[in-house]
Amino acid sequence: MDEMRVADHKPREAAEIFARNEVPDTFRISFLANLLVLPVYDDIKRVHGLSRGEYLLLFCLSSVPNLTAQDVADITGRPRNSISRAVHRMLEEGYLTRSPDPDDGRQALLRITPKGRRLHKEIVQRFVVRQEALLGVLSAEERGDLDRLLGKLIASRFG
Amino acid sequence: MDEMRVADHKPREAAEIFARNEVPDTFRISFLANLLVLPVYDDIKRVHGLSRGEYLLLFCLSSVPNLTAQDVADITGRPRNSISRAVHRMLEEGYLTRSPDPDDGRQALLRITPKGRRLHKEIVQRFVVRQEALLGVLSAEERGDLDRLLGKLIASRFG
DNA sequence: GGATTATTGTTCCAAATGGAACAATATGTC
DNA sequence: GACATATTGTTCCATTTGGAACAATAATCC
Repeated sequence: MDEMRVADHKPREAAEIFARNEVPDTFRISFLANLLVLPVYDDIKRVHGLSRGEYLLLFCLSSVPNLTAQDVADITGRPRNSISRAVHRMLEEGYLTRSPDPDDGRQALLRITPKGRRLHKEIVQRFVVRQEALLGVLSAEERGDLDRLLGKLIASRFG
Repeated sequence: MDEMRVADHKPREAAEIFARNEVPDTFRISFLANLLVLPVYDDIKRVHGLSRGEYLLLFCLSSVPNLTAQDVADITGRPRNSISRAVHRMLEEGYLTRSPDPDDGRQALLRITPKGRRLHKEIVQRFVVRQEALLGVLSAEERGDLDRLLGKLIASRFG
């Protein structure tokens, strides 16, 4: 049910699938998610040479300082070894730093660098534009509803 | 922004990321999508040996008869060669059939077999259970709102 | 406090993935 | 109708991916 992108052109009769399946909410949420992010990831790869996982790492660190690799794995759902690779790559590029956690010798704290933050600021704009292009069809009230619904759904996992 | 799963345990302080980012709607939708589908895909892989792409193909064909490989690529957003591989694998397993399109010699029409449909019915139940577990926290009215919002968002791409 | 179990981050390696080029067929142009 | 262009599905191949095993450290148990 994941990975439902869609070309920016419309699949013809195939659009029936939105109505005719057993889990229309799951399907549409998944489809919408792909609509929101996949084209942007393609751009990021093409323009900045960052893979999805690499940018996701930057994104996490730009929002929350001092995450461990495991935190990022939890947030992004990617396996730890993928995060490990991304961390090394981004360290080499100077987008983040790593320092041993004084309280736990197993883990290391990751932080975004000014260079990393500059790159993030440039990139995240693409997501903003994409988000508004897609969600812009909603009225202000509907936008509020969406926010409330998402808040409740997420909170139910983390309340 | 994609690929935000989350372990079924909660990332601690890292939950701040939901509020502190530039595209909270995109982030939460993407996160929610992963929450809905990723654990189920893991199960499907483990129990039935089907990859995400393979099951997605089955799912598409279970909802809409007579799709071409290109249709499935459009719906799922995966590259055509991935679909091609999945089609061959699923043909071998007897989950679908393929017949040349009489009107267009380039393409072939794919159809699910009874065996494929039986497998789908068994698998899709996992998505239903997962969806209700997550969306069940919404009231009936909120559930209606969600349905309406998703409908509007999707329709804006396919109206 | 020593032994057992759990957690973090890494390496290894087999498998999945996706871009690019391709042959075959369709469509459009003149 | 010939020629150029587009589309479908496939193969090739380099890259990415993620599971499993591992060493190092921490937490738990007695």
